[in-house]
Amino acid sequence: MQDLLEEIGVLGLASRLKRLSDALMQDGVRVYQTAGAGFEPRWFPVFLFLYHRGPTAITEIARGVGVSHPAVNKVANELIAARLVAPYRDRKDKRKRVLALTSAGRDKAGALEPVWSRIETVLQEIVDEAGGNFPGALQGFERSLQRCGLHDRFAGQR
Amino acid sequence: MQDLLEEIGVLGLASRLKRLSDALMQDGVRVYQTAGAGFEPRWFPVFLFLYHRGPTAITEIARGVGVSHPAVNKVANELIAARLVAPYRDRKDKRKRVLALTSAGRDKAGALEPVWSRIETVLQEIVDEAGGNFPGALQGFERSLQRCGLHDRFAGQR
DNA sequence: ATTCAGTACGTAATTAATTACGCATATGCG
DNA sequence: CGCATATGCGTAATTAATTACGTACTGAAT
Repeated sequence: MQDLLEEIGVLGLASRLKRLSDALMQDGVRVYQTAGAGFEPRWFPVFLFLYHRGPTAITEIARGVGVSHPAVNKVANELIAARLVAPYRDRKDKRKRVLALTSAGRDKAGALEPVWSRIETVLQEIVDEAGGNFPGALQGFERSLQRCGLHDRFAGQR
Repeated sequence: MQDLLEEIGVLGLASRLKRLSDALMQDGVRVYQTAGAGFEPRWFPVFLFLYHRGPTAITEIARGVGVSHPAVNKVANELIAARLVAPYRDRKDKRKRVLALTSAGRDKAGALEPVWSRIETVLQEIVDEAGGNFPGALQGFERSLQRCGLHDRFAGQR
């Protein structure tokens, strides 16, 4: 039997994206487990942000990775419990809780590099096998949505 | 500042898909609200399945739409509470709880057609604006993943 | 110095999805 | 026929994310 959500065209896009992303995240958990990495896929955006951009406060990370600040706060506390990240108060603005990788965090990042590299290889393999330049198409879709979201377009606002 | 997840290439794909799908689902809630449709985006796959394929039991719907059966059960109970769907026991196999649209459910489907049509138009607009045939690329990606999932590929199994 | 608007963070409540488990019913094999 | 195994469904527990709200602090204008 053919997949209904594919059958109906673009109308099924959102549901298909949800299904796909849920499946990928679940597989991600298992990947890190079999790699013995001691790492969760949902930590990835925050962790990588700190790794690449250096110490940053909660809200700014939230803006940077595109989720709500409570979500970042939650991940942050898990990363802190895992000793990969340490928080400190900003000198200038004491409301800000700045997060930074610990040395253990940097070590973890180093240890994860080969895992990430393998994931990258595998994903690239899937992308190649699929044809149609999925990453490029995705980027276009994201940008288009960013310019004007689904709801605003639906409601007829430009 | 450039988006970090885009910057790093395919490695960020899963996180970007999650971010995108979450955003779309949230917008979907608002779209149905402003349309006054009395409908939830997460009902869509199950509801559409019943609409297109006719009466079906819980587990078979779950397989058909690609989620767990408790998830279908939950949605089913909401649809039943909304009087859009009615359950009955299969004559032959009394374990099965078969779901079917009520006449109110079919009316709702009819009332939703123009909303879905507008959503389709808007999504097509986004797809066109984006270029790169996103739906086609997505389909290829889904098929490729279906052939062999991320974890199996990572673990080196064919 | 004080007040007010805005920002940052933390927590609570809500919503959704999964896995795990248990019970009822089917099915197949000796 | 009867028992073992498999299947279908429902519920419980867990996990994650959001929105909403409260508190603390900053900085500017009086």
